[in-house]
Amino acid sequence: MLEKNFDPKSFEKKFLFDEEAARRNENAEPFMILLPPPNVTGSLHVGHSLCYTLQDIVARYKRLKGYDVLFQPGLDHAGIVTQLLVEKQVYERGIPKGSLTREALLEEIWAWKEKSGCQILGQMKVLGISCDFSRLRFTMDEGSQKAVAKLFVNLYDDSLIYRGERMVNWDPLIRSAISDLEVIEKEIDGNLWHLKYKLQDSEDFITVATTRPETIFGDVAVAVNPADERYKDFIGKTVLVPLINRPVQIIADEYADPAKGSGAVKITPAHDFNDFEVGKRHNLPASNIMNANGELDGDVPEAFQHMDRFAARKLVVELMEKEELVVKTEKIKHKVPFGDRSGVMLEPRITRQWFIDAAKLAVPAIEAVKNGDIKFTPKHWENLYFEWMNNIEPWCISRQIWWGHRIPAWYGPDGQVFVAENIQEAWKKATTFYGKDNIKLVQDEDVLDTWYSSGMWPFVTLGWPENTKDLQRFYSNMLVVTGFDIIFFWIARMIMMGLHANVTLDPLNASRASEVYATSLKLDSFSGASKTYASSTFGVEAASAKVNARAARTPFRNVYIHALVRDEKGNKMSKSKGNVIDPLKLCDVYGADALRYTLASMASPGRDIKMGQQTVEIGRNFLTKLWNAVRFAQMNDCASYNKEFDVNSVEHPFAKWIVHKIRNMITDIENSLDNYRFDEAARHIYQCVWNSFCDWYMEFIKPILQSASDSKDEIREVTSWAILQFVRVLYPIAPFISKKLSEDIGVGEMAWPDANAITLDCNDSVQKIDGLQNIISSVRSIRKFMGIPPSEKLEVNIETADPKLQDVFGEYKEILLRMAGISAVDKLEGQSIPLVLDGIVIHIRFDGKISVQSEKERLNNEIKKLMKDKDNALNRLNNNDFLQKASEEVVQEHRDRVESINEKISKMEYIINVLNLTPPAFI
RNA sequence: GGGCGCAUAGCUCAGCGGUAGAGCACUACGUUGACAUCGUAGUGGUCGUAGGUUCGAUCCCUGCUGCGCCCACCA
Repeated sequence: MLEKNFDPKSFEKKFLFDEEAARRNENAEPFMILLPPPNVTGSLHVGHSLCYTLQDIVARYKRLKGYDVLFQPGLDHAGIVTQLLVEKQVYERGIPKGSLTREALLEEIWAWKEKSGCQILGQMKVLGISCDFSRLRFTMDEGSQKAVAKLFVNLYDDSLIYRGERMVNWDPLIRSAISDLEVIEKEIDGNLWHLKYKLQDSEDFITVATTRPETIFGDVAVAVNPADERYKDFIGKTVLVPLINRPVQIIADEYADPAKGSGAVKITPAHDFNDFEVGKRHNLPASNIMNANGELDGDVPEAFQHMDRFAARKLVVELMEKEELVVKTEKIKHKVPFGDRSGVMLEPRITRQWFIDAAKLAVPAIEAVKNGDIKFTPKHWENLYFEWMNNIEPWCISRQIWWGHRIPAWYGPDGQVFVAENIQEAWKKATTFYGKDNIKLVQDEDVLDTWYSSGMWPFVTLGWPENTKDLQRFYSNMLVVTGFDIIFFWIARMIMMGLHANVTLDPLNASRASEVYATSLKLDSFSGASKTYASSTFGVEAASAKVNARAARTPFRNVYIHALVRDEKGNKMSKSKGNVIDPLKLCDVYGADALRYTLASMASPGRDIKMGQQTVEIGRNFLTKLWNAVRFAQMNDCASYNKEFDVNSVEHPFAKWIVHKIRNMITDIENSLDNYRFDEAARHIYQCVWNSFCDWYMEFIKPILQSASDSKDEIREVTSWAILQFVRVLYPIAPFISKKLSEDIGVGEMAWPDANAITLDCNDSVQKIDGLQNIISSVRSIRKFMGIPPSEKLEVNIETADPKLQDVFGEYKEILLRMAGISAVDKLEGQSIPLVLDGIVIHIRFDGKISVQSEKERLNNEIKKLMKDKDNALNRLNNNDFLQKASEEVVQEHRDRVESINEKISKMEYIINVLNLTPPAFI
């Protein structure tokens, strides 16, 4: 027996570590959900809870549907974030900055990871996320390390990874290169300084505008537009860079925009992306004047050596002001690049880094989405994917930090690079190269971008590079659920790396594992993606052989992009704004199920989720309602599972009616969940439980349960059955309460209901009950209108010529009386008033409780409304085009509508006439 | 500058080529043995704007406005 109060805490703990995840079936269709591995530093925020809940709903649903579901959890080592965090803790312990060795820091991080790095896993369990935690992987575990090195070597061998000196975005705080995606453009207040650059051997000068005066020491030219009349005579002349008097040329370059600044721009190739390009065009040297910390360095005056860039900026301006070289200082707002993680202003910097030739890998990855091998939901996110992929830049994968996958490259004494999976392999290569052994090799100091190992997640978690059974079974049969901001970082990289990885297709499993890439391993049998991929990577001739060996497959088929969770005002949640909602607190107050239900119900596509504390009450209230309904059923012996019960055998119209509602609910929910419409699924169960089952069915059956009716047993059985169906369809969304209730009603294993097995013909009953509902609602409505208190029973006399409705009245008289608060009599005494319904008139005795006038008013209002509807329909029916072009059904529907309105109106008008003639009597 | 999304009741949002929907809020009534985290009945909308397609448009198409976002550029 359920407790009177619905208290999620009383049972959620009990099912916390439910074993569903382990429910695997090797004979069933494989289905995998790849959980986006949270950062090892992470703790559950409300965005996670949405993302994880949606996947968990799919996972549980698919399990019930009989799939062999692998819900793969993991943790991401999150290079920069984690290192920053642990470093900070170490410094707080009093260990001086910079005194830790690489090995010591790594030891600290590993220790921290083991001790407190995985708290999010426990929080996921509170939320009921049914990952197979026994398969937990870490992006830096041994398997990942091997796989990362292996793929690196593959990519290097295929010339898709290379090392080069390039200008990259440099983070002076982290002291590392970062990728373009980790750059955040922020609009800030700044100054545009107009500075005088004096011409050599002349008192004349040219005004150069810059926002970054501290970089003048790196100036190697001044550029003007060749078409700019103002500066025509300056081209080719030499100016002196202020403060250092370095002579540089005035060059003509299209890059200089006459409309911007002064029209003359200083060229500092080592410290600006555009200047770098200009420098290349004009063969100018790149003079680097800044170190990794963002301090001035190199060819700068003594006073500026090792001065911070911002201090240097100030000093340069001061000195130039003293020399009266500042023409004007313009206050401007401009966008400046900042580091996503560090929050500091970035510096363009020329460094030697490792890159992935993303443009090449993108070709098959674009094709895979274009040809539908991979589908995004909602589909419009594919545009964003294409937009980025079509303009993709080389991916800088090296980071100058310590926490991460060390780049598997070793250097010989002469700097010769050997890329190999491990030092032994590197030695072998070195021995061959130098023709002698005992070569001293030094490993590259850098580590890989965190997203490199994340990009390999789909196959690494399945055991790659080993050709495991899991890899054969689950690779490609995957769903990934994530936020739109992760499409570039993760989704795109997984597709690119997945298509390149050597995920061979075992012919035996081919037909099962891949619908798109056919059973044969011949090139001809492959669709666009792998073909394009093969030819773009290896050339058309070599493609066949390589593809035969590689049999590239997409890692997954479906990508669901979920919404952003905002606060109730629609603001992005952030710690600094203080509007962050803690999902664990919500679980504590309302229960995890309530949170899950609420998130699901709000997950409609194309709209962000605005959520406040109270929003979760929607879910909590619904679950309370269900709880109480089951409790009522229990009190009446209507909540125990009977395996023998055959729902197709029920006869009572109420039973058939609820069976019909539930059958529709099941198929509706299936359609919704199959299309990732979590909001619809949540709504369907809500409406069926609340509006059909609680509001009507339970009221219908109360008199039967309290009587000695013959139907009592059947009603009990079907009520138990109904509850069981609710518990089952609710399970994916709200597993805790489902488990609790199913335990209470004595169900063993959870399963998905089979709507097709319900073959009962319910139409007749549905029609009757609809009629009954209509009568009850109408009587309630008129009673309210008349202001008759519910405690007072109304005497009514019911007349109808419709045999169907006569049946209804005959069969459900007791229900009708009870629910509408009436008592039916053959003959009314005293004053009465007629109420016109569809095909039925109910005469109600009211004994002067309302005025005739107000009843006439009411009827006239009703008629007005009906006339409007009627005119609407008549207008169409009078239109020849409508009659000719609209479908037969629609036309007939309109005719029927007009007819039934006419009937109603004429009855009402008749009543009004009678009311006009006489004081109401027995009408 | 290029692109994407959104605009429906006071609020939050569904919906849809053929009579405009839910929850919350609001109004009135109600504690009848499941449930006040509740029940019953209501109030409330020319579906952002202007055109077009159509027999018919809130829905499809185009322009516009407003809001949000992404990418690029910015001396």
